[in-house]
Amino acid sequence: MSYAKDMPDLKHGDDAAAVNSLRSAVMRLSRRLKHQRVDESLSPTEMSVLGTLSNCGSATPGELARKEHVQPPSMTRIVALLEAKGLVRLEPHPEDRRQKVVTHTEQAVVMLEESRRKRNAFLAALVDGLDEDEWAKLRAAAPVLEKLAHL
Amino acid sequence: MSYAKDMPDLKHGDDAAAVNSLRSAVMRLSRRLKHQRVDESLSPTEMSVLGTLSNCGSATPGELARKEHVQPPSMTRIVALLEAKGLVRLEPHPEDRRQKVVTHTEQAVVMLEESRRKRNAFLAALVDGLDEDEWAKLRAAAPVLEKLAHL
DNA sequence: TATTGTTATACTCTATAACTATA
DNA sequence: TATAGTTATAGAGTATAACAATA
Repeated sequence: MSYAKDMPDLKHGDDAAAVNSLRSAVMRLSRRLKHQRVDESLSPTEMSVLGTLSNCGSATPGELARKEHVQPPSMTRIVALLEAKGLVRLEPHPEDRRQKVVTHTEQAVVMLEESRRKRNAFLAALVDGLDEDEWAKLRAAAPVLEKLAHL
Repeated sequence: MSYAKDMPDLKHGDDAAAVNSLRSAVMRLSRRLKHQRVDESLSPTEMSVLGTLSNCGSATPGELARKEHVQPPSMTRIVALLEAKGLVRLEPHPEDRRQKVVTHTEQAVVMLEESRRKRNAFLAALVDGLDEDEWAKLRAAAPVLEKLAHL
């Protein structure tokens, strides 16, 4: 069955079933992952912010809010919590005194490294229930999902 | 860089980087999808429950809680909300008087059908930013992600 | 005694609106 | 006047603990 008639003129408009399947799976999987806290005291978004800082080096609260798709006041709270835990450091912006610069601490690096094993253990165990072909498909799709999340 | 040394003896143990990428992407994407409510009055889990019922036909609250990876009291609340909106019907279990049977109504079918276009519009627009090859990879991975969410 | 579902309650995360400080 | 960030407040969603009814 095709939903092509319902779709605007999109390249992949006739793949509505796949789109539905994708949405449902991502939502359910995320609910399970949410419970697999590396560190019980860190929320998924806090972890994600640390991951982002680990990649980017540093960022302003506003940049982080946009990257994580969260409102500025929420990011204020998240950054404050991370700072209280000694995982990020806040410094004045060199050019604009309204802004601040958030950087992750060495403690965050250690924590991220240390917790990677635990985090991977859960996901790897889940992924281990797949056969070689399924895992290959997932591995190929991972970067595309990342792109989609950023689009 | 390889994390193989950190992994237990799993089939796909040496793909920790892909696992990390997958986790991060799923979490971020889910946060965006959460905001794309089909019907403003329905939460993602409520939508997911209706989807499940649309597939399975009917289920007990306990079964739904397990399927949606939610605690029983949460499912009680969700089912009550759906019932108040006329989207599910609760009937006594034919064999076990402790249990109940939840079924989605005709109104839910209409709603699901009607809202598919809106839901797909957002996702399809997002997916439309991908090229043919990327979308093919995602399409191939969708069923695997579903399996993973259920594992 | 174990299980299904519910009630009562509290917590976490996020949002909106209003405010301050700087540009 | 516009922008970055914060404070105060409210709301949504979920969890845990204690309870009721049935097996």
